[in-house]
Amino acid sequence: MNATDTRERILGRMFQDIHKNGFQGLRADRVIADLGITKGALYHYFPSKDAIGLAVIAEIIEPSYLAFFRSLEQAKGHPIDLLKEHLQELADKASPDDIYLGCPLNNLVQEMSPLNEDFRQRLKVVMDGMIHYSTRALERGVAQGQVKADTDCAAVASFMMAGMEGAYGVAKVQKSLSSFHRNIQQLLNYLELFRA
Amino acid sequence: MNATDTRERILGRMFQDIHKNGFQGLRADRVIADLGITKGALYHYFPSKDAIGLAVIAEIIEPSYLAFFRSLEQAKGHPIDLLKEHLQELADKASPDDIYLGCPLNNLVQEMSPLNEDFRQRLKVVMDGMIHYSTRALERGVAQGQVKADTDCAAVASFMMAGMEGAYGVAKVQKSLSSFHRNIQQLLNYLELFRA
DNA sequence: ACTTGCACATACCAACTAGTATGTATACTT
DNA sequence: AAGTATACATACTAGTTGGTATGTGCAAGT
Repeated sequence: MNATDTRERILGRMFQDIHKNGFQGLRADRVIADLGITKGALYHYFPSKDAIGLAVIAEIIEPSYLAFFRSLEQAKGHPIDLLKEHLQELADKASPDDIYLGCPLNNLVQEMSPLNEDFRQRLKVVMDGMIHYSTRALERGVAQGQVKADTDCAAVASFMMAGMEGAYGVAKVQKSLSSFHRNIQQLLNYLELFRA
Repeated sequence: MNATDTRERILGRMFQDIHKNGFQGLRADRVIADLGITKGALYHYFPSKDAIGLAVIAEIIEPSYLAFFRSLEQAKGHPIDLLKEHLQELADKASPDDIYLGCPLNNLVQEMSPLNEDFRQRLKVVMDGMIHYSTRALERGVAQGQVKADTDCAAVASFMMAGMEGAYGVAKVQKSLSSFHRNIQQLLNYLELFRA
């Protein structure tokens, strides 16, 4: 067991605990007991609870969310198809637990934005990134005649993220995977409107 | 100062504190200090912290959210216009603080659904109610030829709520009122699609 | 061999937090 | 007038929580 492993093991469990309990509900003691380590190890790697939350965002949440949207920059294919396929994949791969616990990004946004400006700014980078790359993909689509010329690409990209987050939220309170699927389907229909 | 006043004063401040800090972040001590009362008063009216949260949902959140949607049952006018006007009003009346703190219902849904089944069920009643009344309004619109005949009214109503919650979420992390307005506008455009 | 620094473990604490036990002034009932 | 219920106030506690101070085994460098 080398040092990097321990740090990542801590981060991984912290992410899980935050995902279920929220950042304020995160109990460092619970996590380290779970991992079979002690406070010495934890505070060796992280100076404070806030630092743990920020590290979870920067090292786990941001990469996993932005990976697809960054890939749009080099992707061939119709941007609307690419975006729709991504949303469809999200819906197809979602487990009941994914729905019950909700979108990790959205959870942290709702909880932490008004409480901690550092958190909000890091979360905003993720959200802005997703919207930015989607916007650019749609704009390239416009240039190539794949997307309707009068499309407000930024507005559509932004609303796509809102629709996705909202779909998670509604499904979460209803505890219903099929609710999530239905709402994603509506979002897909919406996106289709902008195909040239 | 009669008893009812005190109880409602407590509930009102609890709502505000929950709105900003979340239920887990709610500190009863902070609220009673703020109100200039003591624990004796608080625990005279509420047996536990959970009971406070549930009372806030039942007595403040639920009525304020369902009032409009219940009114749809007797409302004259085009259902799509009625729904759009409500969303527009939400956008028009939203203060920067409303956006920064987010939608109280959505906040509690994200935070509490996985943690407390009582909370989830009470919140689900609110969400289901809003969707239910919207669905019925759209269905009446179909019957009266105001809404396209092939409209999946339940799916549209559900996605309208998702879009609204999502708009709050995106605007919250971006701390941007204009983001909220843009996303609500997109939601309005979406609703317009179903006009007969 | 000796130092240095990393990767933890152990023990501890101060501050907080929900909740309780008990007292009391006032209003209302009989 | 006396008893009773209501609407609080005061004082306290047990458990939790983030964080710290200190110690230690070990590996790498010199």
